[in-house]
Amino acid sequence: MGRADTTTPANGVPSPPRPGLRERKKRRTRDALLRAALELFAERGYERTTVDDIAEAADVSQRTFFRYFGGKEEAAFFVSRMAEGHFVEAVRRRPPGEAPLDALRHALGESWDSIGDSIGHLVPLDLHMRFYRVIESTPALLAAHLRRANELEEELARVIAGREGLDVDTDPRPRVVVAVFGAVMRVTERMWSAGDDAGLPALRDLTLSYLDQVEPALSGPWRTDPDTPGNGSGTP
Amino acid sequence: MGRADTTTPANGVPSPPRPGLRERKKRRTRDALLRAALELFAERGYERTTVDDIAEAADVSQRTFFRYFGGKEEAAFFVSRMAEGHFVEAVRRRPPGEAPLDALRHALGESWDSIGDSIGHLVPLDLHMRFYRVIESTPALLAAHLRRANELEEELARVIAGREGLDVDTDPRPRVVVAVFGAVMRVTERMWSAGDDAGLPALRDLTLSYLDQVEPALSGPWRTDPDTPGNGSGTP
DNA sequence: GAGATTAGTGACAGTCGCTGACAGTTGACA
DNA sequence: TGTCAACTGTCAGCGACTGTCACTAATCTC
Repeated sequence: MGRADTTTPANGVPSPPRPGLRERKKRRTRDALLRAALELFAERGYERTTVDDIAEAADVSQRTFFRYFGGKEEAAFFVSRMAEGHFVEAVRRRPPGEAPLDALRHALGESWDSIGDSIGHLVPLDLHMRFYRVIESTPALLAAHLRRANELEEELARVIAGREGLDVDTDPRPRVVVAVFGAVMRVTERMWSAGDDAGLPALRDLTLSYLDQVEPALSGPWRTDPDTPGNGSGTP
Repeated sequence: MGRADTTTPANGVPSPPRPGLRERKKRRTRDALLRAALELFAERGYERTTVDDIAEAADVSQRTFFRYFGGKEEAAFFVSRMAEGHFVEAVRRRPPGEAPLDALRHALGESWDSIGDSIGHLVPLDLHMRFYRVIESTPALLAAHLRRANELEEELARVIAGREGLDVDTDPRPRVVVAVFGAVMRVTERMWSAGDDAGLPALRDLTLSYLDQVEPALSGPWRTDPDTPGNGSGTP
């Protein structure tokens, strides 16, 4: 209760008190489960990895796995969940004057930069990216991913509606813009996962470049448009 | 193999030969299972309906259910699957000169008209619409629905790419347009399922009206735009 | 510091979706 | 009419997930 467990460094900002042994143990177990899960998913695939496998790799019982994660799916998307939280916060911080699509685009650019580090604190970044590619080729994971993306869009639509002073239940436009934004993101993920460069910067660049093409792509005609290269990525 | 089983009416178009007893029995079993499934889903909800319940309601064994449908999910989306097939065909039939988004929009308008009847041949239309609203409120169903929508978009992207003479693997634009189209459809479904009018015409009108708003909604600002009503539907 | 409290865990049993194997039944066709 | 293939039911089993209960260990109380 004294000063002993509230480490306050010189900068004045009080860092959260060092958690007790129990809390640290819990964290270690969760991280071990998370890492074991992602490793197995990336190696053998999602479907061919049983919860028993994960529990055994983390040296706990199956029952314990389910105490940390609601299911296989929750473990699979634990990292993404955190990354999405960062993004939503970035959107909330954008200046109110900005047009919706610009706000989303800029927030994405910002959070991309910090997300790599945040992920690295949980699991090796490389592992996460390897797993991320598995999503696209696993129907059960893709379905879950899309459902989660849908929920995220709903949250974003409410943020956008708030910025613009609109009611999300009567005006469809906030949802439409966010849905268009999300649609481009998903196309990007698909193209990225099919490409050669599985790195995070490649995904980042592809995303931002495709977002720039939304409006041109909607207003055809396409055939007579030679100065827009077909491939929006850096690879010619 | 003679003329006896090829009923050719006066109009000259040969209707398919009347199936044998075995085939008719199969169809009856399948329809009974389908109808029982949708009825139970609409009444008790998807999750609280077991495959055993469905099989029992259709008076067959659980094993038989799985011989007709790959799983609960496949039974749930059997009707939608057929409707989607109609739509894709309508897109393929659109004149080549049309801009992609227009082709999609017009094909949708066309297939909407015939879809009601097609569904009615399988299950009561009212039942289908009641079930369709369950999707939005059932995470497992929503996930499956979104994954299926994603697959449909992939197919449409290839059709569009073919019409425009583009390669879907290097040019992101076909996928982007189709994704935007799909995004609007999903927003519509969401607004429809939250609204009062659960009928098929309401869904149809809402869809077409929202599609008209895609481009205006993308190019803000919104606040200073009094002549575009917030609610795109017919209800003021 | 010893005992009471409580969180975390493992072991076990059970449900539900789904699959493989095997045997019995029934429509199709010679 | 008898053979054959298709269709079906029964049974056994796997994997995801949940409830229960007893046991251990971190934390709290005195």
